[in-house]
Amino acid sequence: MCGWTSCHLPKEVLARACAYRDRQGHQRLPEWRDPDRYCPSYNKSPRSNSPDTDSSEQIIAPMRWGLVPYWFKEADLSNDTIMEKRSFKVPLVKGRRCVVLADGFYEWYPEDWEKVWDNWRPLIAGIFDCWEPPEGGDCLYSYSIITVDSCKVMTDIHNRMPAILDGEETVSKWLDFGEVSAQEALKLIHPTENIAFHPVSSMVNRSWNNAPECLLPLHLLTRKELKASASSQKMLQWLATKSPKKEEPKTPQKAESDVPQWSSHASLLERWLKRGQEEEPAAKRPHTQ
DNA sequence: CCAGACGTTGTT
DNA sequence: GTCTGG
DNA sequence: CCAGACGTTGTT
DNA sequence: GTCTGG
Repeated sequence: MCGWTSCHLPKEVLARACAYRDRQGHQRLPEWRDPDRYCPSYNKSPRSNSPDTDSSEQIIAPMRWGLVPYWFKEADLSNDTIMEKRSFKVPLVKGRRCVVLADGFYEWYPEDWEKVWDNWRPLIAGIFDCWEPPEGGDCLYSYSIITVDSCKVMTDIHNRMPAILDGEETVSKWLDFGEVSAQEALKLIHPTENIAFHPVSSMVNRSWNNAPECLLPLHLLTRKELKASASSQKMLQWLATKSPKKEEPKTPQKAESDVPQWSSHASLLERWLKRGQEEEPAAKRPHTQ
């Protein structure tokens, strides 16, 4: 599966970005469960905690990436081979559908590729489960990202892509396990051409590199005129010494809004970056409506 | 019936 | 090569 | 997904 | 827990 994402927005901004309409059509903010465990990052790998939402009264909760089925016996969760399918079906039937919040996702590819985008969605369909450790203690929530065949524009990069939920209504239906059956919900899952991507630096290969530059298009990163913040400076320095071998595409961020402009995206990123430099080093919201 | 696996990946 | 950590 | 380690040591 | 293979 796609092994890497970014989800960097501050808690409050993220919550606002997840505003939704309830069944009565009222605008609502999701409830944060366990917000202190949310850990924003530009560079999230499997087994990290990401926020997901679930249920028809939407909530946001941190969950472990990599599904641990509720029947799992071992106390040791260290390996990555905790599988799915059978594990996958049961939670699905139980209506344990969630949405994985992400700015986008990273994908590796072997050769040079020059591509441009489309727009992008941060909301990925997921399945979650709840596992109680045999020795007792808190229930562990974990999830798996649903993937689908790649859309056309991505096929040269990878044959699979995350199931991106395209639009507010799709998201609501996916989460509404009360009204929408598993079968119906699965119909919402399909490849979308509605994404944007660009090459990023190999800085993102190292999961401890966590800076906004992870998301940046390579051509912006290498521009000298960018005065970087303290944390960014290190990253750029690192880049200078270890020049990237591979390039990686990435669907960049943006947090809310329905239909981002296809052409404004690069400039949006650029503006956001500059603004971020003048103020706080990381975690600046990219854009508001 | 029990035993054993349980994965949409991974690689160009 | 293979496993673990992130 | 990639990066990095790879260790019951050794010494009566 | 639940499905598949034997």
